Amino acid sequence: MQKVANVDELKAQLRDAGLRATGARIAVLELLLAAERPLSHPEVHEALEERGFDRATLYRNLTDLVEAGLAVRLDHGDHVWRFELVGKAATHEHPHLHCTECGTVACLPEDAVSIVGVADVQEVRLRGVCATCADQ
Amino acid sequence: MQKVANVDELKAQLRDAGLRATGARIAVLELLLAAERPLSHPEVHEALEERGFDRATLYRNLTDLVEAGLAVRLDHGDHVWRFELVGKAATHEHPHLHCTECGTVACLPEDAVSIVGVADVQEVRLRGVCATCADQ
DNA sequence: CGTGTTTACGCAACACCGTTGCGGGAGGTT
DNA sequence: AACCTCCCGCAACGGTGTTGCGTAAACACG
Repeated sequence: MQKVANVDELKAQLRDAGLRATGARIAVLELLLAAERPLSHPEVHEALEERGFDRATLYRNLTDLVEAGLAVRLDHGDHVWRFELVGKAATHEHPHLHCTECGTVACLPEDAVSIVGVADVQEVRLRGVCATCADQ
Repeated sequence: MQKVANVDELKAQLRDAGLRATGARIAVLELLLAAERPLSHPEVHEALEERGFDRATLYRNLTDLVEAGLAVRLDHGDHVWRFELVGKAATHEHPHLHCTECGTVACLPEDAVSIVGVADVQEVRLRGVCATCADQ
């Protein structure tokens, strides 16, 4: 799925999701596709405002992508929403560990955490000491 | 430590932490002590503004308590800081669940989550659907 | 390919949270 | 009681998230 999709593929992807293939949406999709990490709305705005896209438009596009199921909305604990394409990193499928010593965010294997008694778990975030710091 | 401490005990607790025992600080301390879950700054404001305390004062009191080591500052992924007394619920000792439907933060039993492969886990935060919402 | 309808865009504005400067007032100390 | 320090209340600011409204673009259909 991921690869540098051309514009026609992006258009088709949008229409399949029930969205119109507008210039702004394609630009947002391209940007998220090329991004190596989840991007915040301000970051998307900064990257695309030179092309004339409005803050509100980009905001609505991001939420549209989330509602359409193409992207997910994350918060890494710094009070900024970040958006990431669903197929991209599948952030919600494995736990994240925020190391309180070195500050990095590490991905844990999916079976590192087991949960009972919660109907639908969408995200698991741990704060603690990562393996690298613990070895020292 | 926990129990319904009287005002003198609260004053002593504040002074031991290096803070002056002012009316606003005592009120905040009492509120957090009586709270069954971490409270946000707006929640604290709403609860105490009728007694004439200012938003900025309460904000500074909360951060003061954190800096003094009496409270901790949490973020459950909804872009709102929440404050909880350290001795109160021992936030790091049991997981918290932020419900994506009703928005509340629930405390889970300590054995609801089991983790392997992490040296020192200090906090567990889940995002998902709480039992109340799942039943409906 | 023209035409009409639906949708999204751009502009503007607002609400809210977090945060800080400032002067007067209260807490604590001698 | 006097003094100094710290805190409170007021006001304001910046940034993010969000929404209303008129117009322009996208899509469907003939």
